[in-house]
Amino acid sequence: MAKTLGTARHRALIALLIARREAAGLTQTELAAKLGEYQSFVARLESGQRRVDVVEFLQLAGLLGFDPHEAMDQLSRIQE
Amino acid sequence: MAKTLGTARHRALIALLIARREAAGLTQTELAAKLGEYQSFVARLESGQRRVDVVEFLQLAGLLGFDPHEAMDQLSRIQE
DNA sequence: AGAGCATTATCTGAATTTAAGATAACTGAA
DNA sequence: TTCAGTTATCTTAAATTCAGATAATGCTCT
Repeated sequence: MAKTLGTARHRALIALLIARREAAGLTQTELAAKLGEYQSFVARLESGQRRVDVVEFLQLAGLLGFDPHEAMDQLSRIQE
Repeated sequence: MAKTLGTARHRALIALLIARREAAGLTQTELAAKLGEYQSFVARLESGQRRVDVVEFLQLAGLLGFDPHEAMDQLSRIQE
């Protein structure tokens, strides 16, 4: 297991998060503020340098206003 | 963000993973083998000592035969 | 073109997490 | 109680992640 960074699903996850942040009209700095984190945190997340855990994903869905189970559905269709 | 370990959602996630592994009739050792990991890896996961990332969650869903988007739906209902 | 501003990416130690592998503890059946 | 199967914990090395700063990139306006 261990290395999920850079897999097709991970890349798709990132793309989804970026798209959702942009759709919400937020900058990395603004999202970071909502999360109580630095902008570099969001940058590392979105540049694939850091894994996204399940609980964080749910928080992000809440903040960005997307449906986590629908998003998961999309991701699950991607070939691992 | 950062600390998602031990949150209500994290505990629920773990409970779900354990239930699904048991429903699949697998021991930690057997699941570990499928994952290419040690039994202690699964133990740490299930005892809440390690975060579960989104991509791993999808892999686990595949191996344990559960629907990740349905599982996510359950988790998302839990108060954060 | 370029000045200025907003936005995103990268860098550097330090702190935190994670892993391997072994061993200990627990559980239940005979 | 003993034994086998299963799960939990320990140790230390390795890998991630972080804070905070700075650099790079991209707009927009003139």
